[in-house]
Amino acid sequence: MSDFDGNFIEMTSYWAPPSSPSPRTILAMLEQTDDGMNPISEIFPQTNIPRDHDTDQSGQRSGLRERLAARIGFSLPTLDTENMSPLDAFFRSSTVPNSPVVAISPGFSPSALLQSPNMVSDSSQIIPPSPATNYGPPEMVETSGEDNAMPMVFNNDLLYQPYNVDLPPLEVFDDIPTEESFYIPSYEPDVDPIGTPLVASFESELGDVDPIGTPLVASFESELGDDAHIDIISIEDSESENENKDEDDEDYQFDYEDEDQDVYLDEEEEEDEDNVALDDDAQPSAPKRRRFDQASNNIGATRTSKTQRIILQMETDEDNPNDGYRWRKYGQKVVKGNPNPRSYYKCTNNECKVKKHVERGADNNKLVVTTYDGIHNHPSPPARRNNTGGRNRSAGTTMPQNQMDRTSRLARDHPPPSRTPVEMRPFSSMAPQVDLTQVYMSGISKLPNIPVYQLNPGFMYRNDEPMMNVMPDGSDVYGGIMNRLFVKFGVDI
DNA sequence: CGCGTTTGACCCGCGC
DNA sequence: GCGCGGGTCAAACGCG
Repeated sequence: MSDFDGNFIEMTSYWAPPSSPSPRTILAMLEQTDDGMNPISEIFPQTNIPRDHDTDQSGQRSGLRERLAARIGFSLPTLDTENMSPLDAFFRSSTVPNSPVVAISPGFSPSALLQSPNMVSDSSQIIPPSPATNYGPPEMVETSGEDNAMPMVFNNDLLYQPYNVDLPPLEVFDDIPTEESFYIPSYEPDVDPIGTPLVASFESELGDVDPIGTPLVASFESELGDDAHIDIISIEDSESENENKDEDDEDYQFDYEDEDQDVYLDEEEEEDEDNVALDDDAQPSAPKRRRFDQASNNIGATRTSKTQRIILQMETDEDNPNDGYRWRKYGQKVVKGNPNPRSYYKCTNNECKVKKHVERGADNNKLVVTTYDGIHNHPSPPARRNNTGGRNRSAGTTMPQNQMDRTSRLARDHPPPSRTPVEMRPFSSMAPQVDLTQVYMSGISKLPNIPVYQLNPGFMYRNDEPMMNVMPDGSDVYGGIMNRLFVKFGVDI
C-alpha cells in the first residue's frame, strides 16, 4: 500500500541540511495569498528529504493545500495571519535568521506547539532544522511591538533528532501521506545553562472525528514557573490497535528504533535505562492498551482512528503540571523500571476522551513525563476561581487536594520538592490561556528550530500581570482557523 | 455534600 | 496456557 493509500511513509533521516529561513520568512511564505500551505520545499529550497516509499509522487508533491483543493474541488482559504497578533509580532520580530531566542509576548504558551503535529500533514512541508541554528551562541531578538515581551528561548545548541510525525490516513485526504519523520533539534546536554536538558516527545494520533481537535494542552505555565523547560523529541501518530494491526506494529517498531536511537542523545548516559523505560512506556503502550473505550464506545472496538499521543518530559516540581485542562485522576500504578508511580488522569470534560498519565523519571525526580493520549474536543476550561466549592484543586487543572500528602509516598524515594500551589501561579488560573495555537496553525510547526524550545521561567514570570498581555481573542483566532481549515471539508471539529 | 484522590482488584494484550 | 505488566475500574476515603 502506498503512502497515498494511507500507509506510512518514512522520512526519518538523511536530509541535506538546508539553510534556515527566519520565522519571518516562513511566515511570509505562509502569508502568501492563496497559498497558505506552501510546500516546504519553497521555503527550504535546499531541503532534500529522502522518501523511502513515495517515489511515485515525490517529484510532483505540491502543497497540502493544493492537493486538498485538487481532491475536494475547492481552494483552501488562506489563513489570516495578519490577525494573529501577537503571533504576528512574534514572527515579525524575528528578523534575525536562526535566532535561537525570540522575544514573545507574555501569554504565549509553548503548549500549542504540542498541537502542531496534526497540521503537518504533508510531507512536502517538512522542514529540517537548519544547521545554522546549531552550535552557535544564542541570540536575543527583541520584539519591536511588545513592551512586555518575554524571551522564548529556542535552543540553539542542538543535536538533530528524528522528529516523527505519523499522520493518519484521513478518509477525505487519503492521498496524503500519513507519516512524516523529520528532524528537530534537541538539546545538547552540556550547553543548557539552565539545567538538565529535558526531553519531550510527541506522539500523535488522530481521532476519527476530530482530525485536528482543540489544543491538547492548553498551556504549561505552571511548569515554567518551576524551572521547567521542555524539549520536544518527536511527534508521531500511532494507530491504535485493531485495524491494520500488523502494519501498526511495523510502524511502531520503526519509530521506536528511531527514538531509541536519538532520544537518548539527550539524556545522560546513565539514564539510558530509564529512557528505555520511558520510551517503552511512551509508545508501545498504545498497542498494548486495552481496547479503546470499550465501555464508552462510539469509538469503541471498531475504532479506526488514531489517537494523538503527546509525550512531554519537563523538569518541574509539580507532580501534575498545569496544562490548562482539568483532569481527574483515576488510577495510579508503579510501572516497571521506575520506582515512582505513574498517575492516570482523564479529562474532566464529559465528552472528552483525552487521558494522560504522569510520572517522574526514575533517576531524576524532577523530571516529569507527561503523556497525553487523545485530542481535546473542547477548549481549555475557564478558570474556576472563586467558584462554588472553591476547591483549590479544581482551579483550571488537576491539583490533588492532598498532593503533599499523597506525594509523601514518593518522598521516601526522594525529598519532596517545594511545590507552589497551582492557584498561586501567575498563569495557572487564568484559563483559557492563550497559547501558540495560532503559531501552530499558521505553520510554526514547520519551523526547524521551534519544536525544541526552552522557556526560562524567570522570564516567563517576570511580569506580575502577564495575562494582561494575553491575546484576548486567541480562541477566536483559533476557532477561525479551524473553521477555515476544516469546515468546508465537512469535518466535525 | 460535592468533588477528586486513593488503592486494590480486575482486565487485557503480549511474550514465552 | 500462563505469567507479566500496563491500564482501568470503582468503592472507600478525605478535604474544604
